[in-house]
Amino acid sequence: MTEEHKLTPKGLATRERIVEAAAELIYLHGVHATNNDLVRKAARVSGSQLSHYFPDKESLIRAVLAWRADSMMGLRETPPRGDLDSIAALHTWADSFLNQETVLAGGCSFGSLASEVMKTDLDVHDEIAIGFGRWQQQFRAGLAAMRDRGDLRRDADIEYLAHALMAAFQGGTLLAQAAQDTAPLRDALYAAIAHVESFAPPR
Amino acid sequence: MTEEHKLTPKGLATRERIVEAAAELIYLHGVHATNNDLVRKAARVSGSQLSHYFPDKESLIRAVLAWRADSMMGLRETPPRGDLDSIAALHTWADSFLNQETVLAGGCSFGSLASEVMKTDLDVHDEIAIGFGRWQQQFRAGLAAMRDRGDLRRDADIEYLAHALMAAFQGGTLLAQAAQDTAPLRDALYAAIAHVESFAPPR
DNA sequence: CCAATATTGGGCTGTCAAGCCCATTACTGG
DNA sequence: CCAGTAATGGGCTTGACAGCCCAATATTGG
Repeated sequence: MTEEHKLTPKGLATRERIVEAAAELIYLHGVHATNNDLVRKAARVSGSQLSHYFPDKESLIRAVLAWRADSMMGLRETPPRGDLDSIAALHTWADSFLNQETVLAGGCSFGSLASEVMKTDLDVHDEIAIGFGRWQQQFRAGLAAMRDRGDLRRDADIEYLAHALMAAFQGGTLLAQAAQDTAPLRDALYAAIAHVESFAPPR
Repeated sequence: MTEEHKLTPKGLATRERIVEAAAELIYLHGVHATNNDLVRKAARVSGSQLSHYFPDKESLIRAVLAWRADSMMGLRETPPRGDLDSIAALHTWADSFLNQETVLAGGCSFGSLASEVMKTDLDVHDEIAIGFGRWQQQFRAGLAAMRDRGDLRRDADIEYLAHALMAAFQGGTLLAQAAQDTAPLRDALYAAIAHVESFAPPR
């Protein structure tokens, strides 16, 4: 995240345009099929601008990962996504993915990219760990709030449940993408949420 | 799967050697980083042999997908993996992944490859759908056996539970790979299995 | 206003990988 | 034994893409 150039607002806008265009292209067609030229045309910039803001492809991918991590947190939405601190909120969160065909096209905007670049020799591990870590934190915060409020038993393992929810989403989107059908994602998410619910205190 | 050449046993062995070497390289470094030369050296074949058995890279990837699908089913193991028709069997299946560092290196041998090639323009969708379909069938068969035996309630939704198990594994391996820690995979699998168990009839 | 610095343009080149070619050797079936 | 076919060897061409270069223009800060 250390910038070697001072960026004016105009430069920032150009940089943002590049990242957004690259993120969209990579999401739809993967890193490998997204070449310099496609990014240039989509972002309406010239060759040297890519070199200027991103000396190599790896730095661009890192920027896209960071950008996608923010999207996943809802930081880019207006208004910002609310907390996931109730079963109803989790269901709302889940359902928000089931009625958009975007998931079928490219899976999870962060996870599918992470999966693709993780096993290459690109130095992107930090960005991936940070992205998943911040995402997990959102679930942990919501689950902890539920536990503190009494919606979950005191001995409910927050991290365990957060892992289950995250994995259900990541795996569900992959299966949905493969089957071109949201049913696997729906089933996985509902199962994970039901499992969270099973830790509700007896009434 | 239609062969345009008649293959002698020797040819079949060479072909198998190529597929296995390519599968290993792709698993570790991804499709993009696995070039012709690396496959040639690993399989100890010459350039024309690749062209002979696999006219282009896409056909090789298709073969690797089919090969990985067989591995996932345990068809390549001796003895073949048993049925997943009890909670104990599911736990044994889950634990078999948690003590091997292979998962941390490359995720699911089939799913990570599927995720990588799915959004490219390669014509591999059939192989992916077939691979996941056969895998799902194994879970469905095991769950149906449990239901028929009375280990699960009669109204337990077999497909729903199969989706939950598969997604937990796929998502769990991805998170484990990212974190370089099997904990997310363990949590996801245990949660999914516990959810299956919650459909046991009251006793 | 003016220097320093940021931003932009577009061409160019080295690298690398996929797939092709022609020839040679091994094997099979009758 | 001997055609016909399969298997092998290695070089080569073509194309694509990442990164680089030399400029020119715009903007900022003092």
